[in-house]
Amino acid sequence: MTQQIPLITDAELEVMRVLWAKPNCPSSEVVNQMADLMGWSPNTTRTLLSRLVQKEAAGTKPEEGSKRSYLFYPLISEQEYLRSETKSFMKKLYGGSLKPMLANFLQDKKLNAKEIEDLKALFDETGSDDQQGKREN
Amino acid sequence: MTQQIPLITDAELEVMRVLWAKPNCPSSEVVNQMADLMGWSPNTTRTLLSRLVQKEAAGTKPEEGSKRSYLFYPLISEQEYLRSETKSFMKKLYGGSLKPMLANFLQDKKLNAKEIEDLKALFDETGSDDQQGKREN
DNA sequence: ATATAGATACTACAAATGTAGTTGTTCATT
DNA sequence: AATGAACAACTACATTTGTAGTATCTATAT
Repeated sequence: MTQQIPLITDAELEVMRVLWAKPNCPSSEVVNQMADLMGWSPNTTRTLLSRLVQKEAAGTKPEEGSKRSYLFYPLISEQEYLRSETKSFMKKLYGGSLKPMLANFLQDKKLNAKEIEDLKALFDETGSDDQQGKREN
Repeated sequence: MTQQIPLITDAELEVMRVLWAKPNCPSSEVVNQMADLMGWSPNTTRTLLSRLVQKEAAGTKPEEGSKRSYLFYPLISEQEYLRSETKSFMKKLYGGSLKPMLANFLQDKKLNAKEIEDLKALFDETGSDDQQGKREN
């Protein structure tokens, strides 16, 4: 049951980053962060917060013994979000396969020997499905 | 002077794919393709074609000795588009570096030994920038 | 010459998005 | 108790996007 990840817009994503960095964040603090980071007005940030709650990407709970303020927390993890976005991006542009994407990326950005080794190692670490054949979704 | 790649929406992209597959395509043919592939009405396809022309992602020229029909062709190549999109995607979600993206992708999708070798080879083929130490932004 | 099929050119319109403004509520102070 | 600062709730509005509809033009078949 790969839970449905709600679609998060660019502006909303900026807000989610704050919630990921600090789950259970008072809205006032999100407001400040966004003012600093993005130059947004308080209302802009609050609108985005409530849109995130509407689409169930974030949740709220009243702050300890206070009727006037809420804490916001992410309902989807950054991991989940990244996986979902990456998957749909790969599918949309590369039919879901890594190779053409990598080829394209590498054309653009040359890597040095160390970086290459580093990345190659990743493939092994992450474990192939080959002989061991364990996980399958 | 990395030429500005215009932003292409999802629907527009489907049209671009047709133009990439057949540059200098009469609109009637694009209309047919999109009807087949996407179930779009002729007007939908034509609207998207003219939006692509407006944003200079495609160009038109009158068909040989005809005042009533045009040929459409891409003004940006699929390669350019993919590079630009991939770059901005990588930047938006992974700060522009490949490793975290790969790590994420590999978590999701196990590869077998052959695929892994294949991909590793890519890194070498594409040619490293080895001694030159050209670290970018 | 005229009607028509097929093209092109404009117009439309709801939903999503970025970006707030306005109104109502509550806690903290005078 | 009255006031004002914070916060929440609701409203607003231009732009972009998906998805057409309507009006106009033109080459072709009568």
